[in-house]
Amino acid sequence: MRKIPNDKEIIEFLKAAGLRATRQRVAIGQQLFLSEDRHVTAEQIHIESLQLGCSVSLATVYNVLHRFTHAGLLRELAIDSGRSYFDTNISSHQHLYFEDTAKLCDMPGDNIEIKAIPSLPPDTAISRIDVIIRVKNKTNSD
Amino acid sequence: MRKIPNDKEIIEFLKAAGLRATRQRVAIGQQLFLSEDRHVTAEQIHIESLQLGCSVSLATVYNVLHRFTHAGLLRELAIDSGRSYFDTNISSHQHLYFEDTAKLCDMPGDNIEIKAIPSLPPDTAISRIDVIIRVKNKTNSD
DNA sequence: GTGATTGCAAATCTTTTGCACTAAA
DNA sequence: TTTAGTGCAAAAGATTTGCAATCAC
Repeated sequence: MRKIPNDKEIIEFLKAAGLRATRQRVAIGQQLFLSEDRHVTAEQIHIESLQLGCSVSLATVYNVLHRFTHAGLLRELAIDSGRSYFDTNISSHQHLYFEDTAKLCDMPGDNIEIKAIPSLPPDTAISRIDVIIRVKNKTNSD
Repeated sequence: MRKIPNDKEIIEFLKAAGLRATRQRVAIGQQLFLSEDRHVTAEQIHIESLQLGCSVSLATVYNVLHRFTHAGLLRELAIDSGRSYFDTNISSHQHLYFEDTAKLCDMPGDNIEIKAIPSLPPDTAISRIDVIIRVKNKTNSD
């Protein structure tokens, strides 16, 4: 397997999150955390890993993405039934989803205001609020 | 098959939407449109249909729900990757999703305000804005 | 060494598809 | 009668699972 730079950084990062720094996790961590925020699917990461020369099974990609999510390093988004997206930006923010291309991106700024929260049943609390602005081509009649 | 009341109403309703009033569509239409707003999955409607004495195949349930959606009678929601919900309330509104029970309901009132829409690429327009308030049990650490 | 992690293949679950059959208009 | 709609079974995709092999610590 090819030597990818910045191993050290990622290894420290994973350990700080309480995760064992396996070869596969380090490689996926580099794909996710060394550049700007990303919105990826498991399939994407799998293909990308193989292209980068890191052999990982798809099952392990799912495993790693879910562990990263539980460790608070990723957020899983339901945008499209039938496919999960994982977002490396875990701060509170909103999304822009291009229906024609299935591309997802962060929305610049904080343009949504919650005026009032409805009263919730006892012992329940808000886990999070998802806002997705769905965009499509004007000429596309779908 | 059992005779269900209000056939006429639903038949007119479907025809007004440009849909042929087949036995299966009438039965599913009754489940969806004769009571208060509902949030259902295909599986739910399938089981419910069989319980009501209307034999429908699951493939037809999907077919019908999608046709209803294209005809503007339903809205399809991505709440949970891996399962589609269909909402009979097609007006602009927000959702409350109980993560522990996978129950979805409309949010009373209009508590979200969009302060500013980001500038979009040319020839694209907002299709819709989904807001989902995710709620979970306080004692549940998931 | 020991327990966590991985790989693989099979299983599961939701949704879609192809095609012959049926029914609405 | 004509064409849309249905049923079934099989296919397709995404994700999960079980278990033996492997690796991090």
